[in-house]
Amino acid sequence: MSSSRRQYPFHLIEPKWQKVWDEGQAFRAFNPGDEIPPAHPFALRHKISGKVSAAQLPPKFYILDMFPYPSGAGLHVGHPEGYTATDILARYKRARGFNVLHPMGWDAFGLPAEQFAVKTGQHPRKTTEENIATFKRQIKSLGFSYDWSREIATTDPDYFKWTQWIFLKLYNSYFDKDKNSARPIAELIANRKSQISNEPESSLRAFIDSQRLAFVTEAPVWWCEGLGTVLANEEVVDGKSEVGGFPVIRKPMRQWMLRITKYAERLLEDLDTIDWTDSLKEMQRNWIGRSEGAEVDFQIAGSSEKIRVFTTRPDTLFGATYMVLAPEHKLVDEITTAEQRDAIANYKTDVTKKSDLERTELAKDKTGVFTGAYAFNPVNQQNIPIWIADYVLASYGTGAIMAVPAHDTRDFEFATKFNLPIVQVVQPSDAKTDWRGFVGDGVSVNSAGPDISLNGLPTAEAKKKITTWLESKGLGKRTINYKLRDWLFSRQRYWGEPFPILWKRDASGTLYHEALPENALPVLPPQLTDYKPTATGEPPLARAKNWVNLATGSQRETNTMPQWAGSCWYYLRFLDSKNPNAIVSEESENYWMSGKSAGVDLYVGGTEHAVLHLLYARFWHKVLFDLRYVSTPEPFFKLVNQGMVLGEDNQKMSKSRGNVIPVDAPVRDVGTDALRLYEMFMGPLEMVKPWSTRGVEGVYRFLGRVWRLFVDEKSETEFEQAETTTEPGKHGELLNQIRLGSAIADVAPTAPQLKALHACIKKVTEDLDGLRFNTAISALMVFVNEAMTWETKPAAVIREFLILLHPFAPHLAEELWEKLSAVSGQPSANLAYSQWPAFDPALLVENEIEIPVQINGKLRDVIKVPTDADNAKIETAALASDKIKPFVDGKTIKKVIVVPKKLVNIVVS
RNA sequence: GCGCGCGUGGCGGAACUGGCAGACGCGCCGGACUUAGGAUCCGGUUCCGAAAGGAUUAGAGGUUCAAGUCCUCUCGCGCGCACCA
Repeated sequence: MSSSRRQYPFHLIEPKWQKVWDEGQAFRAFNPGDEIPPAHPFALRHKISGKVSAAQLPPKFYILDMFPYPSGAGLHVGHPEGYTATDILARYKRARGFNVLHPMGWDAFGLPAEQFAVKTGQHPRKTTEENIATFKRQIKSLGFSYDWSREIATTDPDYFKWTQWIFLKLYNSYFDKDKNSARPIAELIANRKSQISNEPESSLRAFIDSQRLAFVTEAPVWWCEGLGTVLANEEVVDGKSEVGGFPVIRKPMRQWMLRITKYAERLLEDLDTIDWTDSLKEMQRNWIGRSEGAEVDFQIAGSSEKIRVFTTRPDTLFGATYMVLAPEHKLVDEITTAEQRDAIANYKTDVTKKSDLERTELAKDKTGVFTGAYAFNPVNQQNIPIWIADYVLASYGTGAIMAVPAHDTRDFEFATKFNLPIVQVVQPSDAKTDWRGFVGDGVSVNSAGPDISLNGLPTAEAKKKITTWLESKGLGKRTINYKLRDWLFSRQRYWGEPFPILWKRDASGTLYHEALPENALPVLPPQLTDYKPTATGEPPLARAKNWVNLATGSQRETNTMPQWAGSCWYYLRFLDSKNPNAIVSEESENYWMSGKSAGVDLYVGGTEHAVLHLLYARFWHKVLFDLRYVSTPEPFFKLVNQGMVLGEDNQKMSKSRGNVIPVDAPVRDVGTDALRLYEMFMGPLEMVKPWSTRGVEGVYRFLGRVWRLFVDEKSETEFEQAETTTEPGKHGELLNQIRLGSAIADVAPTAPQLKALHACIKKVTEDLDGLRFNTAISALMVFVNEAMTWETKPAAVIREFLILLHPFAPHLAEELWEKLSAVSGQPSANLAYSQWPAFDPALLVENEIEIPVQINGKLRDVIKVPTDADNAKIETAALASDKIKPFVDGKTIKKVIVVPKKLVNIVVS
């Protein structure tokens, strides 16, 4: 293709306009208090300049892409899909008069750069900087209207200073249950001191640390040998690391955690206040995993201990025929009888040897061992055996269950295998349904004890009654459980943010942690020559002895933060990215985050971040909201997931399949405007869709037709001669030699011409508001197809068309706009800040409309009637039609349905 | 297994609240201009049929004057969760 003749001189046009935008900082977004240069197109459009207040600025629109991790491979054609959508919208919103914030930056901490450093000894910063340069060059070649003055990288000390700052806020805050909000830890300390006088320092510290939103715990964590680090729950998929696919094992280690579980309810509830897709909200809901039920205590026979279980079906308590503890449950050893001791010990060893993968893969085949102990069912004092089994998880609920084999699939399987009794306590409403293994709602049966009976009650009522009874007897209580776990926040890596934490020993020699003051930020990582994790699991930072050991005798924390830390809050830094004194100024935060749609107005990115990034970011945002650093409870008002772009073979693009299409190829062959247009023309933004080189050529031809709509065919030869010219200075000169076509004239448009234009305005405007880019482009094509047939092209009409085109194909539109302005007498104001045209419904009104006529729902004719014809006239005209008559003659007309101005259906028998 | 979403020409996809199914583009067929064209322009293109006409939105049933759109079941595909009591 590159050898064939160009449709139009995009190779001259695109560099020319990118240079103009860059040099004029055309897309700089202005904050309240910024100095707006009088010559800036934004100043001209809004007739403001100099230092302006928030009130003087037009309404804001914050449109954000999920910023990329700059990998060494560069961009393929899948990357710019979301970026193109947001750019089109950013340009559209500018034309609609908004002050648009459209920034870009780099999520630059991450494993690949570190792994490269381990292999070669090259500092990850160098790799990262090179990759950023590649990504930036490619993204810039696509002509997106980003405000590059706000560019950030999470690896920049001026940036991660504030990531560390947020960590300090988490460390120095606790969750106040009564206020349902984070509060400064200082309040808690003062409160505690007033309640308990002369509490020993270590005891006070232990209490406070148990309340901090960032805390240290020695807990079983996912250790990944292959990566030499621990991972968060969210980063472990099917017992393997999400990155690299290495096996993962449970291992107790000292780790930093964030108390996200305190926010479970708010993270769930506030989903109702934001405009995200249902599927995305559902994913978050599932991840948070709220379930209502009850905790019930079972007395252990011959012991003072009780076993507490969580159940969502307290109504089935009478059907509990045995109990199961997780193998890790703390009471297991205590209750196991002498005869069972060996069997239990062997089973526990087997379980710890199993990886999580094996534990889930073998899910179908239940295993377990009897402890020899019994407990009393609190409703009827029946003696039931206590087992251990790995189908009960230590990490959920209380780590113990009451087993109701008749009405729980897993308990049923287990009871069947080990011959445990199965007692029906729920009767399905449909008599044909077998009660064995029936898990739905029904009516309680066989559920009468000495003090309580549930018999005859529907499931919901039975639940209420038994829970109230348990509470009144002190045997249990209503409880809500969440699947969400606290967030494991430390990693044993080099290339991440160091913690602003010191470790010290008190007089008794006990180790404790202490935060560095804010003025010690940023804490920079030390210089290293060896980036490998140490064999003991100690992080690579531990190698830097001089960095770790301070003169005061204290030692630095050597873990680093996970990659999510930097991406958790970057949307806030974009508001005020160069502010050295605050994470964001109050004034800027208020201006950009407030309004009808609070927070980011539109956030576009891949579905791979449906739970991790989006849940973590919402959590941090809520903490910052509680502490009054931000003014909205949610960060992202509207969120759209773009669908993946597949290779031409309909497979996911990957190096190994060899189906990756780098962006550079289409940019070279057909230009950026054609690439942008095709990215959007492929289909709906949210949909997964395959790339097609043929399809790119189709939209490229369309842009060629747009060019020829404005420029005489003859002129083509001139840009052909310019093929070899690469000198940027010459581009404008060569383009200036190309003249507008002679058919373009400053004449009054005809009615059909205005109609074509206004139909296009209407469709493109509505489709952009609804993010339906593909159909908006087809409307532009329809207009051009028609305009090509006009002998005279009124300048006023095609001028407005260029405004409609410019968000999609900005370079071509700017070039034609400039040429047109020279002859049409219209001022040559920057197209990027032109006024979006309004469509006039009056111009779309027809004298005659076409009405389809159906007989018994089948189309038989299409008649023309005057637009103002009433239903009676339309009916008469329909029945008078020559094509209709044969169908009605000799038949009885039972009914005639006339849909006003739409359709006639004649029902005959 | 559970939850969510989706099935429309040879292909990507249109069809807002039920109201002319197949917009727009690709591909294909024919024509014009041309030394030539894989450039451009014009015409055609859901299927069967010479035509009249008939069939058609994964399949089966239902509601309705009217169903791609609403309801029920079945099949297929995609995504998410996955022993969460």
